[in-house]
Amino acid sequence: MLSPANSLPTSGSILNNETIQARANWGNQGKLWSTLAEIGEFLHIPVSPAMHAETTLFQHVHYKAGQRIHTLGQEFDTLYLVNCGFLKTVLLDEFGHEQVLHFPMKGDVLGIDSIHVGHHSSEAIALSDCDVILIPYKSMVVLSRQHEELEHALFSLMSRELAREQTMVTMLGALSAEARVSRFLLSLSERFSCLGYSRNVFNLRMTRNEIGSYLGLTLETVSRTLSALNELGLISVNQRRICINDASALKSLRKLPSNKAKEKLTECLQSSGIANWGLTPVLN
Amino acid sequence: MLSPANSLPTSGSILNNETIQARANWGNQGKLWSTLAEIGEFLHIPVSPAMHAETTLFQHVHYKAGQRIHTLGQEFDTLYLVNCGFLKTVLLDEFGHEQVLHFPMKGDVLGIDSIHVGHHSSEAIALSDCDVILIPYKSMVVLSRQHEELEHALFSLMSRELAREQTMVTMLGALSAEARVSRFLLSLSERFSCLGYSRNVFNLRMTRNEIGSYLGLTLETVSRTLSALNELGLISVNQRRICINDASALKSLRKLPSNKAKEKLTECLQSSGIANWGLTPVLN
DNA sequence: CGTCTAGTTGAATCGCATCAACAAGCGTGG
DNA sequence: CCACGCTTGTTGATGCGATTCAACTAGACG
Repeated sequence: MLSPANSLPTSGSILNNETIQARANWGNQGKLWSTLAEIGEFLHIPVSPAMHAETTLFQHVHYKAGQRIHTLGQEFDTLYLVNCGFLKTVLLDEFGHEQVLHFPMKGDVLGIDSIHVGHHSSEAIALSDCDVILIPYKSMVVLSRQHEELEHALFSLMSRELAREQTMVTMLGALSAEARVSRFLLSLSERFSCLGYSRNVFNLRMTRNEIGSYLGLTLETVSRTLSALNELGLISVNQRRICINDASALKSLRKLPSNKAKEKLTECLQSSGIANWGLTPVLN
Repeated sequence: MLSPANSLPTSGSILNNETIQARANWGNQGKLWSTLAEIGEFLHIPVSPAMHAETTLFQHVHYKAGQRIHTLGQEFDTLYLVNCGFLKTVLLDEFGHEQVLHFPMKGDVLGIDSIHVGHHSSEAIALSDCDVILIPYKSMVVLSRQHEELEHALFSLMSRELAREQTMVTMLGALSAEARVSRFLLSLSERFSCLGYSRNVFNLRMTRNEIGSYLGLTLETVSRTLSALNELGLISVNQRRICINDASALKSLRKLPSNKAKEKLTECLQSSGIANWGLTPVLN
């Protein structure tokens, strides 16, 4: 039943009333189909009685780490709602060089950026084993006209994505490497927290190279920056295991002190305990 | 009737059938109201007979250069469709420092990024005198449920904006100053061309500082880069007047040659005429 | 056990920011 | 009318921050 690789089932991803007995396959583990009401809950939108009454079913698909959910140039006809697992979306430039756009996880929707061109302009790749719900765009449009909350949720979702990209633009345009890495860790922390995981201790699911691509840095700079934050005591790093020790310091961090300033200040700070390196607000 | 400053008319921006005689005010100059069908044409969407029959009217508002269309924190309830003129949208960081997000012009829609939070997270400022059509979000939602093409056009519009931000992210994350400025000029050229202006000769409507903010560079770097492109003959710059001489060279430009490479190559190239500086594909 | 990938760290280089001086345009007001 | 302030743009000198290149370690895997 499950289509493990790129060969997605192009038809049959929606069931009508006649085939609703497929629900017999359900189980909390390895669930194969979801209702509209369940999708509404995943997206944190108020679910109306009308939506509960909706019998359309949406197929789940499993992907193993490394597999592609969609590829560059592939025809766009379905949105993908991440049920569990971790992924990356990448843009490929003219030489095939990957640029990471985002690290989607549970509750995120893939494919929105491809509606207007009819084919995928990016690729989505599973970083861990994933469970993804297929939502055919056409039926989404039909349902959104029937259920007002759903339509607003879609607009809201797209608006949120747009705002997220805007904050990325400002990060890349204006912040230092230290600030980018700090905000990246805080953003991950916040998202894990929303999903019920620990806010302070978590595992990175991506390589330094992928983080660097996402943040507009090289893998070496990411590695060095993590080491520096570690030495300052703001975080603890051990390979992919991260522990956030001082979130508010990470939030307000603009720039790490220059080596010159460090040397000047080292002796002064040796007695005063915790240094306030990196906490001085630096305009621009 | 016109509300020239920030004090937008909070009610009455839509007319119903009873006040339709306001259409008597029309004229190509200083037009005050537009129909849904006209808005559909502005957005380049197929206009159905049903949309032509729609009698709802949308108000135009004029802004003078320097005025704000919406400000940070202002309640979001209407989308703004640019009818004519040039603007910038900016994000303000915690210290009030401006970061330019976009330079909207005719056909662009403002406010999409604010749907999900209910208030504006950015500001829009007129760079020239502008004519803007107010589209109350609520009535847009209602109409989009009645007119299928309109709903798809909205999804498509938001999807396109998202894709545009993504290309900005990759520019800021991976490209050199020269490549950023080149692509910026090409993008302007393309947009002007779509609006019926010259593709090769145009006036910049923004300062070097605003360009720099948009591209994640300083104004000095922008100025220097324009001068360099000018010296190479790819463009001609005179203050804000730009002439694009070699669009394809601009497209393929990755990096300008380093000073070192320049010195090495200068003598070799003096006889061979046009240099191919900057045209060698440089990965990463 | 060797191979491959991921990660860390150092040294040298380069690209862009920063600081500064200066020119040009432009409206204001004596 | 020119003097004046103010904004915008250009160009040079210098320094910092991130990249680049390189060496090395640690796991993963067959």
